[in-house]
Amino acid sequence: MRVRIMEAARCLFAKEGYEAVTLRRVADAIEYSPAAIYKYFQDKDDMVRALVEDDVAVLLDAFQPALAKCTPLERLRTLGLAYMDMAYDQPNHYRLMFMTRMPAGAKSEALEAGRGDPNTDAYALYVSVIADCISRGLFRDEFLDPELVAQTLWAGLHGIASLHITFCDKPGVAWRPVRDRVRVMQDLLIGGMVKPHAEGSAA
Amino acid sequence: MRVRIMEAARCLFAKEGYEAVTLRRVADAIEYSPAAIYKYFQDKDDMVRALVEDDVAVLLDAFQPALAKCTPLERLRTLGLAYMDMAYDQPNHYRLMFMTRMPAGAKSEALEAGRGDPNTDAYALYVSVIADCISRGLFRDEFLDPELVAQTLWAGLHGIASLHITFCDKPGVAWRPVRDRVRVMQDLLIGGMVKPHAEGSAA
DNA sequence: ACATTAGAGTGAACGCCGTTCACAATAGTG
DNA sequence: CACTATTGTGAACGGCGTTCACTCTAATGT
Repeated sequence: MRVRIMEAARCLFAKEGYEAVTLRRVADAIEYSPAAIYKYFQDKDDMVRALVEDDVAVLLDAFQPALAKCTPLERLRTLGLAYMDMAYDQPNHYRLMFMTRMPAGAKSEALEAGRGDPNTDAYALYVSVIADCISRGLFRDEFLDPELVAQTLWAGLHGIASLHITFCDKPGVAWRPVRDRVRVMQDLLIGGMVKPHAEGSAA
Repeated sequence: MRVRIMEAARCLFAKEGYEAVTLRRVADAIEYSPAAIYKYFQDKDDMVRALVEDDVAVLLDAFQPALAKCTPLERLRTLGLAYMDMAYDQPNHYRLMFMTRMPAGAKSEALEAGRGDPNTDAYALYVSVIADCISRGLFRDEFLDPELVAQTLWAGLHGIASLHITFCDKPGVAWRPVRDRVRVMQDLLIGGMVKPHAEGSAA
């Protein structure tokens, strides 16, 4: 039942965006009364949090192919591309996951448990891939802090994604293709952090 | 009168965030009836747009000191710092200006007129400073497109700013100081784009 | 077989919200 | 002084999240 509700919400939401997800419309979609939802979710926030948790899991799945790459730098780069693909293909989900300030309280059991575990936490996974690069001596001496590196790379990618989502149809900005921007961003950031003689540093 | 309304809205808004800005509360603050606002603004969106336009003007003012710097690369770097200061000091305004998708219709006369003019359009200003760097031959051959460069630098800074605003209190991420992240970001992006022998390229 | 009970689901209501509209009050003009 | 345009209001509409007293149903205990 919880699943039925979330399916309806997710559909409504991917199709018409966050503002369209209203308890009453979700209730309509599953042909129940609005009050019924409160039997399965404490709150609207609670329902939305459940949606986000699912999307985070989907994102983690989308990361798996990237982890199969041979070299750590390839893994790092491909993770970035997978992240951007997700942002581009599912802008509403991306907006919900990464551009919406969640109400502080009521942390969920699932997110709380998996925090910091690369198997369930996308950020921790990213950090671990970077730490792998660093431990193999691929990065220059100024970039030996995996968190700082992760946060910088994430910020670069997130900047492209969120500007695209927010302003893609803003007139007055001659947007270059997203692919070009992603390539330039990763080339500059990763290329600037790896040692000159490391594999693929010039790519 | 328009001004009185906007003052009340801006105050309410900077203090308690976007969700707190409700027509009824604004009306309360100026001790008028909610309906009165409709004499001065077509719409709530219209009011919010007016707020954003003002904030954009403020941002442009904050850019002026940076333009007084001597070298173009200094101007570019200092513009970035001014941008980040604004995001850090006025997160609610930043959120409104750069993280909120505006309703497509009803473009305002002011924004429409000043579009592309570096004196009234912050993005155009940024592009013009970059074009100046390029025209002086400071950038490498791969980075001769001012728009692509501007969009990449903007994305890098915006990524840091928006991640900070959205997730600064998210547990599970050991955030490095914003200043460090900004410095690393600008060093990598700008440093990677300028020619090796150009002034300050290693900074 | 029947009474009891736990839970799912409902309908009506509350207090918000943005917005509209007919109307009062006020100011300005011939 | 009459007429008109503007300013502001109160009440209402529909939609929102949420609550609560209530029904109904299906399983349980004896």
